[in-house]
Amino acid sequence: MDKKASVTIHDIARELKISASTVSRALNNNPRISQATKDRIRELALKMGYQPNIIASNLRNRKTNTIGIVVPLINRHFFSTFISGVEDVAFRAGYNVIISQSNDLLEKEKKIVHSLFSNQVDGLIASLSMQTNEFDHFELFIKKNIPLVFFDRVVPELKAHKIVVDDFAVGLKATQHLIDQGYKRIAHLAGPTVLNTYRARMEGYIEALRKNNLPVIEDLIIYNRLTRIDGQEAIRHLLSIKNPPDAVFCGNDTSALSMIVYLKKIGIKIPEEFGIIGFSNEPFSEVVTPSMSTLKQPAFEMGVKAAELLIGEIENKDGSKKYQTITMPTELIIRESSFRKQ
Amino acid sequence: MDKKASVTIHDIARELKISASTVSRALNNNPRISQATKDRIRELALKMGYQPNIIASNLRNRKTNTIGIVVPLINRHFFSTFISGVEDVAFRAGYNVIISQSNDLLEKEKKIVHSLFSNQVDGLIASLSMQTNEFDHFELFIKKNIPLVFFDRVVPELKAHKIVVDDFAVGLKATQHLIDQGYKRIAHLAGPTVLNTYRARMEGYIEALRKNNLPVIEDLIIYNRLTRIDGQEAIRHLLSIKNPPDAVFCGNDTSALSMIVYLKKIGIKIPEEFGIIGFSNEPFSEVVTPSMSTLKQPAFEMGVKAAELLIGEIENKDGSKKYQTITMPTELIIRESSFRKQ
DNA sequence: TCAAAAAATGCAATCGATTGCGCAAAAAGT
DNA sequence: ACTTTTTGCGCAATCGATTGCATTTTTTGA
Repeated sequence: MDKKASVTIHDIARELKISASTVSRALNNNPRISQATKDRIRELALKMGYQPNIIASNLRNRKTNTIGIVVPLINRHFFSTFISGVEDVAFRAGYNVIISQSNDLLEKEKKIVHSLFSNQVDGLIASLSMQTNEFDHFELFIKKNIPLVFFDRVVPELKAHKIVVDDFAVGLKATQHLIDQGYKRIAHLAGPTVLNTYRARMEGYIEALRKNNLPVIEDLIIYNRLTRIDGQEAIRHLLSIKNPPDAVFCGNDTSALSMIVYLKKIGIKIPEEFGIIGFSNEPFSEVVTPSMSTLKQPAFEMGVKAAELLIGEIENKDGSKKYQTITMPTELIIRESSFRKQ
Repeated sequence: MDKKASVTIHDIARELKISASTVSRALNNNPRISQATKDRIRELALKMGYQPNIIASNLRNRKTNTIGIVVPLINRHFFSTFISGVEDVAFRAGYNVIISQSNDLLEKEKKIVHSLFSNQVDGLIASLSMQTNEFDHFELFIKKNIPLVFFDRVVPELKAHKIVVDDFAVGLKATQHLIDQGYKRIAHLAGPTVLNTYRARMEGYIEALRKNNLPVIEDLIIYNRLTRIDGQEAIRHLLSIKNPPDAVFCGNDTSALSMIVYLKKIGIKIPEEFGIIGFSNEPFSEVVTPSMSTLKQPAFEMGVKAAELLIGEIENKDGSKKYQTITMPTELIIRESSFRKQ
């Protein structure tokens, strides 16, 4: 199909009866080439429709200007917004972004990470799959000193930058808000506490109770995977116990949503009789009736920060190895589902 | 930092006192190498932690096993789901996916497309920016015979595959549904009809009216950009005219949502007094109260199809040039906002 | 036993851009 | 006028994997 379709620096060199080195230097604006020669070369390059072969350049330079992203699932609002933030920064800095999703499967994550390594990405941004309990695939990057940034679900023990939110503070803030709204028995729907993020949220919840001299009641803390079904079962159960709660702080928006749906169905008034607050400000949280209070994670900004950190690391030649953990601010968004006081 | 960090086929060759060619052939399972030698080489490769340098391979093979995607905005549900579908297929087929977003800006789109070209992607999948009215940047690919697939917003005049939905049929189906539900004066909120997709939806709407011997009333067709504000202004206006409609078919879910919110606020009962149907099945459409009827575009499947088509084209050496336009089915999702009959 | 055929492996060029080193020409200095 | 310095450019190696065309080794056949 396309044999000699593309013109190379050699073609230009031949045409101008000069060497390819000179062409290369001219196009890279090397000061060792005179302006006159540069002009001639550039003009011809344009005329011949020269497009540099970046692959060749990458090979020689051992740099691809590409960063890899690994997320559990691309089409989840938090992740796609994060990716959008990364792309924004990467584009400005002249980097390409290769994305792949682990589908929350360890095996796929491993393959992806290896593939990105072989493709010589200059850096990697990753959020772990839910199954991930070994990290050898990431060691690959660390050993070769390739910058690595984790976000959201991070590995504490790995030498890499981390972008997180202060889940403890978030849990505290959410619970305090419910207390301020006059709720007396506040339950918590927690995710799997093997993940530090969920554990921290729970600890924040407990701390808030303590601070306000409220008792921490074991029965009011439920652990599950925060799916829609999980949320429904949890609220059902909570309403069935002897002293049921009058509010719940949910570990995510999805489970909070199903609680709202269920409470509406059985005729419990939100927020008057029961308060709900979710986590992460999914798009639907705003439009459900009643609208859902929640905590907004700055997904886009986290992507921006991750990309800045990674690219900074890539381009920072003096290997100053300080692995930062950047904690991003979260915003408490108070909507109808928990707001009953002025 | 990392000098001789990576082992190459030459390192393996030296160790085994054979040539690099043999190592290369062995690792590629070339039948010209004896099984015994292959085994020795593979074992050592594993032991030495050999990782092929794909960049070098790409250069030599003139193939990158990478496909590029250009979308207006990554964090829009339709697009991120589409991308997810592409990634799924691409991964299985051994391709990487480079994504970038045009932010609906022609200039950025041009830069991106050029960049992807220089990076020698093996194929490109694109949905146009809203500003795109010239196509030279895509000609680059066509001239070099690099496979190209458009989806959603497509360029009719370009030689490429296209993945679309039958917007005409969709408009017909949505409107017919409203008619079947007994609505008498049905309005339509249309997007910019320079985009063929919005025009076709409108034509389907008109066709449905005709088929049912209903008059087509100019005043009941509103044109705007379908934002939230636009939706609100449209419904306000529609209710103010002499013979107001009793239902609206909206060009997207966002505008339909704002109509629902507005109608609720002013106390008009949905679906009893007024019917609404949106378009594209955004996640929020299910949870808004009343839940919104809409049409589901198979975003993930479109991504799958696009990737299959593209990769098929990439790997199909006999240049059989038939540019397909694949029309994907849409599903009418009937929810509360338009359902008043059994 | 020896030539012919088959199998296994190596040599060297190639993909296209980059760069250390060196050489020649021009400019500056004495 | 002649040496020294500066400027401009080319040679050839390099990045790592691949492959057409030998060349060597082994196997087969008569």
